[in-house]
Amino acid sequence: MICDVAVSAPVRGLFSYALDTEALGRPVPGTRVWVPFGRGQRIGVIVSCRERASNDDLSTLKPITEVLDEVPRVDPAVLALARWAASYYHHPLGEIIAATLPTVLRRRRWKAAPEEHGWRLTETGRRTLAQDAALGHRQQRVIECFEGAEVCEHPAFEDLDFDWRAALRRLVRRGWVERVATIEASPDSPAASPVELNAEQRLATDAVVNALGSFAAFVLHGVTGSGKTEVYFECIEQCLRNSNQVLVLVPEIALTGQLVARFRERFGARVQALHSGLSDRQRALTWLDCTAGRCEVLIGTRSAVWVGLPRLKLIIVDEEHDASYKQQDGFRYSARDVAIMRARMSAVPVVLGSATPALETLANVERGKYTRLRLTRRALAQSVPSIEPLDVRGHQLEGGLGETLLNAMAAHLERGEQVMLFLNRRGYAPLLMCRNCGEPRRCESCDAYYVFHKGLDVARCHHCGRQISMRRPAGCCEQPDIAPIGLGTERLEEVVATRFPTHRICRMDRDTVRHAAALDDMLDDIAAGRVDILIGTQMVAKGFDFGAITLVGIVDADSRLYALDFRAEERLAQLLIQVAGRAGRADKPGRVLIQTHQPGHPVLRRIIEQGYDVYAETALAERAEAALPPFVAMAIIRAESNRSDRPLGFLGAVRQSLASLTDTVDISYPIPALMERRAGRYRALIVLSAPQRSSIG
DNA sequence: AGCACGCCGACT
DNA sequence: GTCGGCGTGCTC
Repeated sequence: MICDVAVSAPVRGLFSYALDTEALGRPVPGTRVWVPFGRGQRIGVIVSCRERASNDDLSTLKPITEVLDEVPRVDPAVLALARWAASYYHHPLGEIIAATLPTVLRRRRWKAAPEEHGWRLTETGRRTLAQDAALGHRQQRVIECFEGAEVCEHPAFEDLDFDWRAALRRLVRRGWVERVATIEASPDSPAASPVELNAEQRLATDAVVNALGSFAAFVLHGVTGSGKTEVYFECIEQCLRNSNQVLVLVPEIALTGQLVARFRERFGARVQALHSGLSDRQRALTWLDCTAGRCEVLIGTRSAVWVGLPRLKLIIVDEEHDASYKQQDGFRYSARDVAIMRARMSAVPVVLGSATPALETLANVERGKYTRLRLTRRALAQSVPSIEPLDVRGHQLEGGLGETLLNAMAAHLERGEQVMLFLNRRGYAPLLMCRNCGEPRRCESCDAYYVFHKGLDVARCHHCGRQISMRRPAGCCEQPDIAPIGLGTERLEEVVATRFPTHRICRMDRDTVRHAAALDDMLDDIAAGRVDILIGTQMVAKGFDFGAITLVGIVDADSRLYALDFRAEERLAQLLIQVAGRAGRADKPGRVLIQTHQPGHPVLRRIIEQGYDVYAETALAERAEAALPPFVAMAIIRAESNRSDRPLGFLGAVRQSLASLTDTVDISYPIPALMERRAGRYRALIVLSAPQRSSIG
């Protein structure tokens, strides 16, 4: 036979190999194979097979070395989805397929799904211990874990602060402890009783449930606190009755913790989560549970859209407007859009949930492609928070905070309420300037300035990761006098601590939240009222339920009003509405204060005075007027080189040759990238736009 | 992406 | 005569 194989390499197209059916059988598409490729051998996935025709010249083909799976590992639906994505996003199929596999399956040999196992004391162990045998301190501690439990699994030892594996190994070798397989009991823990749905929630649920069994796209457009999750729950419940599977996509790890907890409460062990915080082993286990049909509800971040689910019945994309659904590096794709295509290909409904749907999504509602389901009532009868712009022109700012905001903070704190400050810039100061010569310190590899991190005592480039010690002389002057300029969250924390010395502050940004565990601790502290002032980057704006925060201060809204990216304004609108949604609870109305030098800016005013829906309508009209997406299709062609003149030169030639091929596609002149030099490489791009996606697709 | 090849300048 | 830096082209 001849097999077309997708190999993980950045080359387009498939590679054909000869297959010796006598020795290797007749594998089906989705089977992983070991094939010679270039110098060495690589893993590949069979995409299609055909019988060898008489005119095939086998001498030009290399043979498949080994068939690695007895059953195809790549789900047929996912394989079809990957093939669509390769063509739609112009990315090599082999790389896409490789990315859908958990890392352990990207290797030639992997230990078959490691069975869950635990440990228990042997008879000898028990007897010896009864005689009070002398044990090392560590082994003693490990043994203590068995008190009250016949079999201990992995997590039972996790609290031990030493290498418990070594101690356990020693105990096993002495014959006191033995390994036992634990068949995962997965008790269907008593499901929390469903909440009574209101009329709107009922209507939305019925619409989705009635659509089960065929493709349909719904936009669950519900204001914050309107109970979208309850609608998800009810729809999922209906699917699970027939032991089907449901895929739930969420924006990023930060969110999964809280949401998974709620799902577990309701659906018990049938729920599993998949995100980057898990170990490779744990990811592989969950992945295998899904493809084998053992997991019924999969909650995951964008990569979960590629997990095989043979009995998939429903897809939910929560916070569908969120930018983290878009993968920006390497294989650029939108997990939301892939999810919609997956739903279409699998003939299942997809629900896009958001309080602030993306403009593309709303355009699809208007075109009649998606059905909008509205939730307008806040389930817990919270009052709608007030949003006010604060004119800071000509005001003395204390570390970025104006007197009005400081006074409001003091008032809310006085009443024992929680306050949140939003500043989308981490680090201490975004600029380090020499006071002698006025020279800011620039990154040597990027068109960017070093950001000062006071706690780490380094200056760091946020674009390439390069960092320099603060003790190194600046090189600009004989005696450089380096001063931090501008405001980041780290400095804001310092300023707030000086102004409110007795209050407890929590800073939440990528520098303080390195692991999911750190975030969970912070969320616990906030929920339990152990934090008075929360300071954060956009991380805090993403759907957490913070509970008691009644005042939200947006330290600086201006940078986003003047960004060059045509989607910046939309993101500002979504951010403001999302942040406002965090403020207030049933008994205490929330307040959102936005510091700006442009209090009269029409976008800001529209969002504040008329809300997101009106904003979106106007913004869509403006997009249509300006011939921007979603009214045209756009593509970019990017080029990069370590020589400054080459990207622009190359793209100029590309433009020339493309222009002669088409008159329906508008092709821009080559423009330098927003940050032309990054990590030592020069970058440029041309933008193609056309009325129809098909003309540039 | 990795890897080999080939060209060129610099060195023992 | 040989080493290594990097630009180019190929992978069934």
